Amino acid sequence: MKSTPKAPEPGPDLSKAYEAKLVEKKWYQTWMKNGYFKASSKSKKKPYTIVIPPPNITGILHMGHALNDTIQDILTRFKRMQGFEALWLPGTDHAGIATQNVVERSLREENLTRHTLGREKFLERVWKWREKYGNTIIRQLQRLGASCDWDRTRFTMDEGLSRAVREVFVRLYDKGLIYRGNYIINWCPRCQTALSDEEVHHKDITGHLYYMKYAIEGSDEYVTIATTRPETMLGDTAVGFNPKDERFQHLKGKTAILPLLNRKLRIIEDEDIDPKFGSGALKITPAHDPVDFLLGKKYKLDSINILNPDASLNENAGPYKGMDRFEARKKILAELEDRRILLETKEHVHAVGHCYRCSTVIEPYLSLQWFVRMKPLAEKAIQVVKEGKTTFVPARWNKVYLDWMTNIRDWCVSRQIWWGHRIPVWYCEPCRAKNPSEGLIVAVEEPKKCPKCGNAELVQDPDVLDTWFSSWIWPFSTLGWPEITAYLKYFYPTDTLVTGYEIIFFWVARMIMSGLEFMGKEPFKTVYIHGIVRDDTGAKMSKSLGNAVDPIQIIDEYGADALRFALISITAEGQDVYCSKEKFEFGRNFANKLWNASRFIAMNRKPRLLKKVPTTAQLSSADRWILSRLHQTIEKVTACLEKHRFNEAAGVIYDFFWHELCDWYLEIVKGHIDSPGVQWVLHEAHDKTLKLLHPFMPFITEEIWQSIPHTGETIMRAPWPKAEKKRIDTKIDAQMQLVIGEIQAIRNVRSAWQINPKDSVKVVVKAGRDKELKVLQNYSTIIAQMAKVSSLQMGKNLSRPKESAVASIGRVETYVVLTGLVDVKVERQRIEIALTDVDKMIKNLQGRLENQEFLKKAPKDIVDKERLKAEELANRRQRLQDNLKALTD
RNA sequence: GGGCAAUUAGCUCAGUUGGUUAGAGCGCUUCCUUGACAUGGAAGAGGUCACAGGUUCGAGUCCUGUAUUGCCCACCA
Repeated sequence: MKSTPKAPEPGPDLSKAYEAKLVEKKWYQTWMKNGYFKASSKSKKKPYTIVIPPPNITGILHMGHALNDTIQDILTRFKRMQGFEALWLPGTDHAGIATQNVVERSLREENLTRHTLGREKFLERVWKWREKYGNTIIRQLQRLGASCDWDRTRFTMDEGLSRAVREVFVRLYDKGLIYRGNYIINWCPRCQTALSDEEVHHKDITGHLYYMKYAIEGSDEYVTIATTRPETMLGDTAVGFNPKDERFQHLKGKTAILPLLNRKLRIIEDEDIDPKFGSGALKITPAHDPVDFLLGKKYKLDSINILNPDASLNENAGPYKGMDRFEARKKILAELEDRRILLETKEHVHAVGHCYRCSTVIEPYLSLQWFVRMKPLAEKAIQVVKEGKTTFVPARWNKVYLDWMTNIRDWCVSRQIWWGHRIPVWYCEPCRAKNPSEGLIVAVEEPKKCPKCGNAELVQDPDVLDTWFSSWIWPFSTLGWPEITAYLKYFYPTDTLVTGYEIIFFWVARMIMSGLEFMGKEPFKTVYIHGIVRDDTGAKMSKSLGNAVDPIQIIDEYGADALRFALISITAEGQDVYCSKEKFEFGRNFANKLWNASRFIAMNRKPRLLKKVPTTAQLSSADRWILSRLHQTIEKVTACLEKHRFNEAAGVIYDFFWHELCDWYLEIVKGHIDSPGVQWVLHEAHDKTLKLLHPFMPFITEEIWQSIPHTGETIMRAPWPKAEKKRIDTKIDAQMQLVIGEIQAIRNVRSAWQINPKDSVKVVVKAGRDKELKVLQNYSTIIAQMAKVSSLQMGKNLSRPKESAVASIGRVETYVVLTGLVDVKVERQRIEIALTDVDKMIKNLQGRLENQEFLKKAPKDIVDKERLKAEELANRRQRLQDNLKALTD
């Protein structure tokens, strides 16, 4: 802190330090107030649409959301600036099981359960909960800077979407694509509902394989079977073996006796039974195992359900009735052991299904459920991806999608919970009593009476639909479907879907199917799949693990822009992100740099000089160089964004702004910053960089942009910069590269000899060729200024001054005069190191140039380049040796 | 059992059509508080690109295999 500033702070618009909180609040309110986020279907522009992956109403913003939504915001803001009518449609998901669990947990604190409350009262509580907490994540998204059209916010249980859900159910039912039936499904005993296959998370568990003997009726023989879940034996109705298995031929047609319960079991033969597994013989439990279920159907076996919905054993379990499944397992094993029926116990690793919501071990469970027939829906969905109408980025996910789609199985959509879309099916009991296949009414609106018999006492199916049954129609239900609104017509199909790979099957694949089925068109063109955000040890971030870096905390401390920029920068295409708090310092530092450079530019701005575009002649080489770099940057950033290479785009801007504009251009022009050329160029580069950066860092760029001369109300709607080919000058780029190299060479010597940065040095430059000499002469002022040189002599044939150190780059030799400082030993060492380097390179290069094959087969420009290099290196080597010799003399 | 990713500097990671002396950020060393910025500036050290083969004039990049790690899918009880 300076105690007595000589002059009042210029550039009054930008405060000394960037205050993220105030700025973010101010601009977000302004943007909202002015309706900048809104998209209209009446626009003449081309539409660009993204629908948000609706976060659960139970959710709070975590880093995964922050990444997901930052990407969407970047795309939306980019396209908006490019002149599209950009719609980012927000909303939330009612999250059936998750929300019900949360509310039930809060009921428990009041010693209530949903059952004591009753369905209606319970649902009231859930709605109340959602009013209170359901919008938390929306507010958090706003703090992130999300430019969603909030007036269009939808909720999967709002009226329109609920109507769309029923419509979809009815249409699929009428087409024969929805059916009800008794099948083995995945049952969560804790949530007490069926789950789809996708909702079961398989974990490898080291369990046991128990070998036990079942007696054969009318003999003293027995058959050995192996199982991992011995308690299911209580539901056994058969024993099976492979017909080719020699070991069991004598059992053909016989009957086995189930231990403990003494039930008679048929012995069947089936090709699908693997003789190599366990003992080769299989116990068959049709009600509690998917394979056994199929065998049961095939051989018309009885199914005996031994479990209650909470996975305790029911009356069919005889003496074990009322016991928990795992307790029963222990008890049964003990008894089997006592009776010497248990022969052997082996360790066995197998995949055990767990509930994706509560991690409880799933039970395969026979029950009456509703299913969607998926094969017919999958056909077209396979086609559009094969034809490239919808593409995954990165492309490897195309294959994952197609594999799953090709092996798709029917989707169990009924859930035995209360929070969700009630299945639009009503039953007429009198009709059903007459004929069980009748008396079922499937309708969008609740029917008043049975159309068959006129009975008005209809009973609605108690189940609700899978949460994903409302999200799979999200891309069009949110746009007004089943009404064919102008809005729907204009914005559908959407353009980009941004999501993580964990919900490709749950959500993305199903949306493609439903979009094709109900809209006749794929719902999006590109599916951008990003990685999962993990903590720095690689574990998935979660609140329960306590390893989560809270994005809101980062926003509070470093600002939303810092969070966004850092997050995007460390996320390579489709790779998982390892995240720690320190990584966000990167974003904060960049925001700080941007802010301070902007202050510096503001302090030195002469607004009257900005009006006229200078002619090329009015621009210095440095001016033309930074313009050239600017336009290359514009070109690259635009291309990267089109290709979804967000981290690369961020990196390109970062490098340009920090390392070219600030480190070089600003330092070069500091002495003559009032010149018209510099003023214009500086403003141009600053303005365009802010625009390029806006999708990444919306707040700080708006704040700065508003303080500089500009036209238009907001940077949000300023036109995206266009790369002008005529400004790109690769000759100038090469010249500057040489100059920068020369400056760095001098600085290197200065640093090696510990010359005080305040002191000037004398330098003699020997450039052997006109080409380099001319360039260096043209830029001599810059070189002198940047390397702090008081006297700079340049020529073709200058000799080394006494007491000087040498630096070589290319064909240029630079002598820095070090009167009284030169230590011959040290300088010799420096040269020797340089010599070793050069020798290594020469050796490497010679190998190539002596290779006839290389000379024959490599492209000419490559060979020429290598020759030139070799020549240069040889030259340098010679000069280094000369210098070394001079030192020794 | 099938598939996919990853393996590059002390750490975290970039490196898309094979072709300069393989890059960045953090950390480290030395110097610098000069009126934009110490959340900064200058200079520097640090890598046989997991391993073994192969294709090629040329491989971090392509192919095959191996190892290690992680993830996804799969009804072997």
